Amino acid sequence: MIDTFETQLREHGLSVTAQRLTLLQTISDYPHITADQATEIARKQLGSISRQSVYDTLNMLVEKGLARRIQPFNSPALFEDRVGDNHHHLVCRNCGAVEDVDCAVGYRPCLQASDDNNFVIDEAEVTYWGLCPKCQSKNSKSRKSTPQTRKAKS
Amino acid sequence: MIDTFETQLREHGLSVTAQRLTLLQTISDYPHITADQATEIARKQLGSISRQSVYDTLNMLVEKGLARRIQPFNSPALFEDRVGDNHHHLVCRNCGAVEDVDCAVGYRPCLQASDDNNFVIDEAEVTYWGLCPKCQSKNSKSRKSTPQTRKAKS
DNA sequence: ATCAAAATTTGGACAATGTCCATAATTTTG
DNA sequence: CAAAATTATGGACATTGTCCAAATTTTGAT
Repeated sequence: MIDTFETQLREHGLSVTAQRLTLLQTISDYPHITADQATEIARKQLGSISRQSVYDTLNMLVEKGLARRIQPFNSPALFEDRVGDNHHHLVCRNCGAVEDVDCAVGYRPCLQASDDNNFVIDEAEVTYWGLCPKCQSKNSKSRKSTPQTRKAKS
Repeated sequence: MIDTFETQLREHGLSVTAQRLTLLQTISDYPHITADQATEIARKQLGSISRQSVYDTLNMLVEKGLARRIQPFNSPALFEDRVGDNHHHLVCRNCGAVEDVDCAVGYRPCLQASDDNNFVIDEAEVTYWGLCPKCQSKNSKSRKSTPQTRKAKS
């Protein structure tokens, strides 16, 4: 697996470093991970890695199309491995849980805008908002968790 | 017009204050406005208003369904007046420009998730990503403006 | 109108997320 | 292996947003 990551980096003209390999592994192991969480996990592998390297690497992976970034409201950016299939996301308004949803169309942009305003559109990002099963049951209590609340628990 | 805003507030059991009326007017006048920009504009009307009041008010308006919040990557949250028609947005990857796009369906959620993972879905938010007409032409230069760059210009 | 209670606003501190920059370290190239 | 290029590091800093307690304003009932 690590070998595949190395190949991916080289194919994009990037130097191969332990930091990058580890982060590729990390977002592959933990879809929808934050930069902070990725830093924690990468540090267990590497001993240490700077916060800046994590941001640099994740941003670069997104730029190169090796990772995807989603940014739900009230949440730091989440990174995922799964790329190129234009899948979508289900986000819980209460607890922030994120699930993947396959795109019925499967290629980008999967939707036609009713009027493109002369934009050149390359992607239609769909976010379904609602309540996850867990938050449906404890509906009446602990609603509206703040970002802090959510973060504290993690 | 101000009168309508007053009515809207009262209907939702909210006190009527100059700050709230001004902010309702502001997001009506300037769709896709940031909290900071709204603060600037509101201050011209009111003389002064605290940053906290702006955030409180905008958050409250969103919560009550009197405003909508969108949050494109690399941009602070944007607020808009237009509510309840489940329209969508076109976002320029280069300069961050945002345009409204009507939803062909018109009511929420306008899309069916391919698998709802047992979520109760109430909205499908669609963001079309691409390049606006202006950024298509000056394609080769000034790509990838950072948030800073964008902010500086505004 | 007036007053007490409730709701709102204020300002200052603080938190979270992310970027800038110059230097050090590592990786690649020849 | 050494030079050149790329990457990583850490510390400062910017931006966006929230917490909190005190002051002010609005509301509802006389």
